[in-house]
Amino acid sequence: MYQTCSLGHEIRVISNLLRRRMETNMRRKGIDKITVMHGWIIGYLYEHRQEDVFQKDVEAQFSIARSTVTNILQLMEKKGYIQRMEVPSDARLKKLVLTSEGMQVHQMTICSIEEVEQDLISGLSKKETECLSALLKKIEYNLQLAC
Amino acid sequence: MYQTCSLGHEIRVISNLLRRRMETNMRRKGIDKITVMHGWIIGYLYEHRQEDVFQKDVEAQFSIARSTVTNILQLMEKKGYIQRMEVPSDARLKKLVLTSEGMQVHQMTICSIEEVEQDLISGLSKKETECLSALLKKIEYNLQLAC
DNA sequence: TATAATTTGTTTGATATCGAACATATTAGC
DNA sequence: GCTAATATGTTCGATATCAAACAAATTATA
Repeated sequence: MYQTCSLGHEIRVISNLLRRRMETNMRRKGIDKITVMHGWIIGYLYEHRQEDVFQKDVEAQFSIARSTVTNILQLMEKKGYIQRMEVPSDARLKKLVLTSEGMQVHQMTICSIEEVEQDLISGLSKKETECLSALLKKIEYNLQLAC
Repeated sequence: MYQTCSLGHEIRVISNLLRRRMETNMRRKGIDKITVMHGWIIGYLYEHRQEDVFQKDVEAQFSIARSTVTNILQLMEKKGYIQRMEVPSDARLKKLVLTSEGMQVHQMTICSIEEVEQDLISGLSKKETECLSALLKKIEYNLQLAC
C-alpha cells in the first residue's frame, strides 16, 4: 500500500485540505472577494511595505512559477488590492504597492489565516511543532536543489 | 516576519515544488501524456485492482472535492487510461477500471514518482522520516475534523 | 562597442482545484 | 408505501498552477 506511506501524497492531501479550510474560514467571516493566496501576498507586501518589492520577489517567496505570479497579480490589481508601478531605474521591473483597499483587508485576512494555522497544530507540543517545521525546511531545501 | 514561520505557507510551497519536480522528472523519462495526479490515481487503482473502486473512493483517498474527481477522471477516460463502468447494484456508482494502456504506464510512472520521493527525504535519518510522517498524519487529522 | 547571455515579465493552452447549484438514486423514518 | 434525508456524480464559472514560447531590458564578455 505505497500510497499510505508516500510523503508526497500526504503533503498534497494536507495542502488541499488546508487551502479548503482556510477559504471556508474566510468566507465564514465575510471575506469572500479574495482568496487565501491573495491574503498571503497582501500579508507579505504589508510586512515589507518599507522596502521595494517586485514580482520576482513574490516568485521567490512563494516558490511559484513566473507565469503564475503574473496571473495572480493581474487579478489582484484588477480587483483593486495592489498597484503595479513602473520604476525609472529598471524598465523590466514592476514595483508592487498595496492600495488602501489592500491595507484594509489585510488585518481580517491575516487573523483568519492564523486561526486555521492554530487549528492545524492543535494537540502538538511546542517541541513537536518545532520539529515539524525543521523537517519541512529540510525537505524544502532538498526540493530546491538543482535536479 | 510571520510568513517564514507559517506552517501553512511552508506546506503550500513544498506541495508546489514537489509537483513541479515530479512532472519534470516524468517528462525527462518521456512520460509526457499524463500528469502526476494521473500517475497517483493509476497507482491507486492498480494496488486495488482486485476490489471495486468507485469515484467516491478516489475522493476520500486523495481528499479532493467531488467535482475535482469528476474532472480528472473524465480526462483520464478520454485519454484511454481508465474506463468508468456502470454497476447493476447501484445506479449512482461508477466503477473505475484500468485499461491495458493504464496498466502499461503504471510501472514507469510509479518509478518516476518514487525517485523524487527518495530525493525528498535524502539526508533525513530513518527516525526523522518516521517522525515527519507521524507529525503530518497528526495535522492531517486536525484538518479533517469538522470545523 | 557589439554581441551574447541573463533577467524580468507576458501570453497561451493545458490541468487541478474549488463551491454552488443541480440531477438521480438510494435509504431512513414515519 | 411515502416523504424526507442522504449519497453519488455532473456542470459551470472561477482561481491557481505549470511549461513553452515570446518580448524587452540589462549585464557580461569578447
